[in-house]
Amino acid sequence: MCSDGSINSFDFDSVNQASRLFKIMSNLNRIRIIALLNENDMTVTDVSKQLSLEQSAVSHQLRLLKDANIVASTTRGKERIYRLADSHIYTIFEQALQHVREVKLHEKRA
Amino acid sequence: MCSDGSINSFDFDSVNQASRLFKIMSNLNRIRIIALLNENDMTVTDVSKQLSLEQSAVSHQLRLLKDANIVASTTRGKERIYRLADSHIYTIFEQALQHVREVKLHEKRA
DNA sequence: TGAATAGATGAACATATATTCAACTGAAAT
DNA sequence: ATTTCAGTTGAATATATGTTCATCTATTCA
Repeated sequence: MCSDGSINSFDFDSVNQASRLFKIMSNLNRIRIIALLNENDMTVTDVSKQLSLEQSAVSHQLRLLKDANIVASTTRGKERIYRLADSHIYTIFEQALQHVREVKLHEKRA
Repeated sequence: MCSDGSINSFDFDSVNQASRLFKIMSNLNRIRIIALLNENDMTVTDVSKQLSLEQSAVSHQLRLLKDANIVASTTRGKERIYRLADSHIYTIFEQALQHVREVKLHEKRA
């Protein structure tokens, strides 16, 4: 499949990065945060209210998302406004959603 | 964004399913198994040799993948041959890979 | 300056996950 | 029938992850 004839043609680093990306998306609250920020930039408090999560929990998750370069923030006064830094990840989420729904349809038919 | 005016327009069940799907993909060895089975159907032993993993570890992971309807198996004699039951998941993996590589290119430029 | 507000952080805890080991099942070959 | 081979399973362990709580910093406003 690749020049050296081995079957697994992927460079380890890319696959590893991909798995980190999936890890980010594997948590429900993180997905919800991403989905929310995809609609509007907002503060930590806004997110925590919208999703009924503790402010601290949101802050912790936002840090993970920031470390993964998925969100970025701007400080304004004592607020910090978060936004999606990388909308690609949202696209991947949408594709997964689409997939899930297709599977669901399939199951209903069968 | 949706009929009831709330921002988060997703049905909970779909998002939940999506997160489960990402959870599956978030493990390096599972991705490697999926990538391998995408190339060829093969036995547990084959997989464990190809990836230098313990047979038992592979078996455990295959069970998770089977429970998630991502692989299926056929018994032949004392062997069990595994195959991808759902190639969509591989597509999602490829998209993530592509994404990761684009990001990498971006970083090199910056 | 001091109180109030927004957010970040670290420790502690609970839970989830992955791997290993040993024991098991079931089929094939002797 | 017993040995061997392929795979599964459950328990144990180690590690990762997510949430909460208390505390801390920084900014605004009185």
